[in-house]
Amino acid sequence: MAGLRERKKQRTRQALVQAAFQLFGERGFEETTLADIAAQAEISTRTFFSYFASKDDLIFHDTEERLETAARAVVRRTPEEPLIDVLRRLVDASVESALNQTLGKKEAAVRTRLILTEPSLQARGLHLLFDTQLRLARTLHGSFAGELSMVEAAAAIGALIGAVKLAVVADLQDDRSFDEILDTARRAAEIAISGLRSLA
Amino acid sequence: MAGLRERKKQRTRQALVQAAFQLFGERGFEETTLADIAAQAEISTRTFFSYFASKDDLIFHDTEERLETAARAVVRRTPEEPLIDVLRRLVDASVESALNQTLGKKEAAVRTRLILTEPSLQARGLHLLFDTQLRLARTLHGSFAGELSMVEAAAAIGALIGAVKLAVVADLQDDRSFDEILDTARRAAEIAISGLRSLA
DNA sequence: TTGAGGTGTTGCATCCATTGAAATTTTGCA
DNA sequence: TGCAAAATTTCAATGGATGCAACACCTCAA
Repeated sequence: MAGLRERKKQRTRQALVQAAFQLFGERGFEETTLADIAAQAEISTRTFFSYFASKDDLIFHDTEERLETAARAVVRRTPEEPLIDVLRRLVDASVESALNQTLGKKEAAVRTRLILTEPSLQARGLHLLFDTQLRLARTLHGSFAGELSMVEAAAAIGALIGAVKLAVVADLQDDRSFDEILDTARRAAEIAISGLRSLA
Repeated sequence: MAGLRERKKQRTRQALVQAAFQLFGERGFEETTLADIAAQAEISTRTFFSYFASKDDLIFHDTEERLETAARAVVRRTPEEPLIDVLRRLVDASVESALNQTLGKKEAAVRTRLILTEPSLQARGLHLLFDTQLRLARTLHGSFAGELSMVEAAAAIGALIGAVKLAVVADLQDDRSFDEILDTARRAAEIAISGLRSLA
């Protein structure tokens, strides 16, 4: 039962995100103030904070959820499934989640540019990803109880995601197309995974 | 010729760092204001910003330099030196640089705790490290011209550092001793490196 | 030794994100 | 319709950061 109350809140939330991405796109992140965004979405500045905890969160509001979705790929290890297969599922799920954008094409492009451009946003993004990795490593360690030490689990996840992340960002900075980037991600993953065979 | 002026600046800078770590240690990062720190170091709040660009920089003032030092290990590839050896030198240089603290024991401990504890600091740290990685990958790609594609270079560096970083942080969270952590770093590095043999 | 020119410091005003509290409005429902 | 809960707004305050102009102090040449 989505009451009128809930629906209105959803609309306001949407309006905020939309206003934000429009203004960020036009003027840049730092140059856009919360007051601007709130005004455009027709709420008071104070109320903004009952929708998002911070200005950054406008950019990352769905990120935690997306990461979590991808991470679930690791949780369900079928019995005896080899490490490499689990890791490959993780990569597939991540690519999948990258394709499944909540945002429109234009907004997604703005976001990517901003994250690459604004140091504070880049830092925040890295932090979110890192937390996920840590959880993943612990999960993996648990799923392979006895077979994989914590160091090994951490090394495996760190190597895999580290390789993909770095390769993708390097590609983004070189202004590659989306398809090229997906390809890069998969290739980097294969390099890291094939390297991890020794753990299998 | 270090004039009186320069020496005084150095002393003030030192005083700021010391005051900051003392107060951060006692009250925590968020709970300490720049005004507190400036007062303790006997300068005005405004002047603080001609010594450090931000509050964070008190924590990270020497980090960029330390990372750069470690990174130099990669620059000088002896002719024909295999990738794996270069990577191992990188790990050694990093461990070395970790041992070579500018700060005292107590301050280093406070810093570690803060970075692990304060999300904003953790994010900043990850960001600094990430930038270094990106530079490293490009350097590596250059040193192995023709032999190593950018994706491969990125994957190699990402895998290596990703593995070590994640393993170390997991260890830190589990409150391991310094020696145990060094060991973990080396083990994680070996896992990643041995995995990368296929690139050799 | 001295004073001119430069460099470092400071106070002040201002911006902006963020938060608390109290007052007010809106909405859901009896 | 009218009340209680929830959402919104207004207002005030904090803290980091920055620009600016006045001021204090070194340094060095004459």
